[in-house]
Amino acid sequence: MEKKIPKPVVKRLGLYYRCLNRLYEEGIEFVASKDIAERLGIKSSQVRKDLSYFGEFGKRGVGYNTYELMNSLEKIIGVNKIWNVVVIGAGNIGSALVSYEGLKKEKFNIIGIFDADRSKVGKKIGKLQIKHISEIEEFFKKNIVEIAVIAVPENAAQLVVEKLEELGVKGLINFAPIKLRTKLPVEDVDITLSFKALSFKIERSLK
Amino acid sequence: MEKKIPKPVVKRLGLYYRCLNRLYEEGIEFVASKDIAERLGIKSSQVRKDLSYFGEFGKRGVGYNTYELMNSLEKIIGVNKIWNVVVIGAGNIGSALVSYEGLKKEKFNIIGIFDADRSKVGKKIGKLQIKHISEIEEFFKKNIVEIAVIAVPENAAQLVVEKLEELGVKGLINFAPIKLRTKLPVEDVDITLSFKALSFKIERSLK
DNA sequence: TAGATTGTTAATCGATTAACAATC
DNA sequence: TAGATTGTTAATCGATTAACAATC
Repeated sequence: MEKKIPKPVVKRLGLYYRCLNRLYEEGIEFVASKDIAERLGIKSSQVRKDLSYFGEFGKRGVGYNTYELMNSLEKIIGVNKIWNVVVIGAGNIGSALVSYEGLKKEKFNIIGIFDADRSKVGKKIGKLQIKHISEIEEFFKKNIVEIAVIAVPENAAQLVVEKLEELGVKGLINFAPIKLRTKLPVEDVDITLSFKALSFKIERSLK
Repeated sequence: MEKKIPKPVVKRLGLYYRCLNRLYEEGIEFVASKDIAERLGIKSSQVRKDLSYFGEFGKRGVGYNTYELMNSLEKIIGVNKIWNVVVIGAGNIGSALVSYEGLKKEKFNIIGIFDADRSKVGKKIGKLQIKHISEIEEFFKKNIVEIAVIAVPENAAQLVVEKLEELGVKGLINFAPIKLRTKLPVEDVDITLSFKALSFKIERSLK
């Protein structure tokens, strides 16, 4: 239990969770590591090994109870509760995130969006009104915010991060194309990198 | 040159390219692997090893010519030319992509967006008008399309993929939360997975 | 019981890193 | 020349996989 979890395992946890959700929706009561592996295009021993970092969830000869494993994964990942999220930057990416239903469905609840551009302030995106970045301290006094999304231009990102650290945010999703200097956990997202990787693969016809 | 490129290297190529662009903008003429590594938070020997898969780009005792390495990377990745892209699905994600400037800047040029919902057809996103999915064959006859973005609901994704394969697309960016069955190169993008990985890290305070 | 599938070990495979001769 | 930094090898580290005893 106190073992270090390999990075690739962390990435796969979300995939397992998603898969278990599907299986549950499909009304499948028990599932073997082999079935999960097949759906995900990986090896069954990898599924079992990955899960073994967190406990014993299966029954030999039977497999895993879909509902129970789904719930266990939910707790392991931490999506058994609602996370409060703010978005910094109301540009294309920030705005799109706010109206993205997928996030709320997964219990990531965007409760505020901020921008430095006063001409954007007051405008509504769905039910949320864009606030000026100077209002952020006030906002953090009134709300518990665990996660912040950095969706500001590259040159503003580091400053924003330092502010958010001060305010007590617990983790960051970073859309700015730079490496953030911070002690907080960060997940970097860069869609152009995916396009570039695809470009490379097409060129080499490597899959 | 005919060696197999490790997957992690493919992911880092885009980071190197981005870094070289910055260095070039900053007017830095020569750069050492140590400098690149520092900016990216990796080891200098990794930078050199990664580059060595594609040739010899540096001068011992001196480093790399920023401009030349940038250009070499451009060719290696395949972003030395414009890629034509269509987006399938004009929902939240598809629409956001079309108005996203970052893609065009990186030479990924979205030339069409399609949806199955007739009530959306004809609406404009930026300069692009949403077309009905039934018009896609016609569109492919008139245009060269290399990349397609799958931004349709999960249950429609596989069918769309088969259609696109038929039409001769060369690669896919997949936003649908399923594993696509295809022989084409695919890059999967799932933002909720990034949020889940962050959730896990916060819970374990593991970075 | 016989068949199935787990959890875990050990072997294999692959990626990262340190180290250094080559050389600018 | 002396100092710096490459490209590459070999050692290390980490992740995946096969295999199998345990057991439902």
